[in-house]
Amino acid sequence: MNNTKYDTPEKILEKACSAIGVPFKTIDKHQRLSTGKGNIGHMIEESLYGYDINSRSEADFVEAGIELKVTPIVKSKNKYRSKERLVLNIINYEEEYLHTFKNSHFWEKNHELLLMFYEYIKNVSKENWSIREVCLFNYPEEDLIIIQSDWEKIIAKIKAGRAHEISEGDTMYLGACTKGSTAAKSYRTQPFSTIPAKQRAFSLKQSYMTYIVQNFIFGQKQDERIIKNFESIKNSSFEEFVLNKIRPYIGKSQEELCAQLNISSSAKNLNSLIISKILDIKGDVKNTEEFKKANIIPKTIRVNANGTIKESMSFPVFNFCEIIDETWYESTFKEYLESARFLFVIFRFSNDNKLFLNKVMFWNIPPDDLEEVGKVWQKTVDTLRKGVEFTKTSRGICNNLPKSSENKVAHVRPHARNSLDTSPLPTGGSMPKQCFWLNSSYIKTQIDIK
DNA sequence: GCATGATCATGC
DNA sequence: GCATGATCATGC
Repeated sequence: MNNTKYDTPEKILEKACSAIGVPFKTIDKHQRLSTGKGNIGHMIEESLYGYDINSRSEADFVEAGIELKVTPIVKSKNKYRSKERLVLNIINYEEEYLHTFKNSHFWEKNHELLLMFYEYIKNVSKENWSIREVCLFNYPEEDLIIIQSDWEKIIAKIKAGRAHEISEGDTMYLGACTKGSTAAKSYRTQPFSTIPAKQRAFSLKQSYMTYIVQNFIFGQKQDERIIKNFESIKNSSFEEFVLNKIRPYIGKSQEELCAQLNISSSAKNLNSLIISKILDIKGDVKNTEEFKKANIIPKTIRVNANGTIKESMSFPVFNFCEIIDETWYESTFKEYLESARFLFVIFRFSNDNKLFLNKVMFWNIPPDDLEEVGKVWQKTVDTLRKGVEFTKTSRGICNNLPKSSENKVAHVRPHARNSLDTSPLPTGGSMPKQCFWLNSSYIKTQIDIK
């Protein structure tokens, strides 16, 4: 039994710090990890803090008002990132909308978090992992404004009877992630519609958690911010702020924009330079604090004068040998597409071949279309396992990976420096690096250009 | 004029 | 030097 009372943040934090660097097998009094009975969070609550994990549903440290969260970080490219989103409380659709943000269950439970970060190390057993960093986390004010606006977006969908349409892509930092299996039991009722909605939980997005890890914990330098004065988004949202800033420039030609914004460049990234200038950013929009925290990926789209899209949209290359060990449901690409939000910056050619800024919009992939991408993904993996077939043609070496003519949403195509920029195939040999692309015809259906 | 293999250019 | 966003080129 544990007789210490964890009724102040200091006591809780002190105890948490005592676990830093101690292998879990030393902490785990009831062999939960070695026997697979319970996760690391349970083990910490039980063995470090002495709670009976079966009899508790209140905030973890009720008296101190703190929620304990044990969450993994992982090293990649010499930096730490959060391995996953931080899942918070399950959303009670029937109840949550009755409250204001500050009276909500979300806020009641999660206004102050004790974060214990452990390092996930591949090919090392759990019992040998340990807590790396501990932090008592309060949301910075500029984040809290955005989180409140996220919470309100989720509530607005519940009030509109559209809880079944909630998606993680709706929001910036605070997401509503699915929780539980896909079985019928993980569906719940909603107050303003008879359609059952998937059970979801509030969560802090992985990109947001990664930012916390890199900046608060490992002290990485501050990135440029788009919102310089957070009062300016108090009554709207981040997205509105961005769209409102760009709106006055819509309809202008690339030349006019360059003149007006003092840009003299003929660079291939001219369009993204234009957006940076409009948003008053010195560097790249994608490297701003808000874009990183919300995992917003800017994409430039060029529309032909006749309304077709000039090019399909490329994504990072995939690794032939690693992708065949994934399942679609847990795949890198599904994770990428599902968690990313896109800022589409759309330019359109006039009849005399000049580019005009036409439209700007935030976009994330609808669930049905994501499932279509899943089919393309599966066929890609199947083909890679079986062995890719090549045919020499007059315009290069053709392969039998999924083509844009085979699926309305996505296809696979090379994405390399040139045809010699190859990667090994699981069945032997190699081929030019490839990635998934969203079909140009599909993009057209999503951007609603007249 | 689309489909698809190939490649360019920037930034880290 | 590579990853990645963006774009070119040509045969069907």
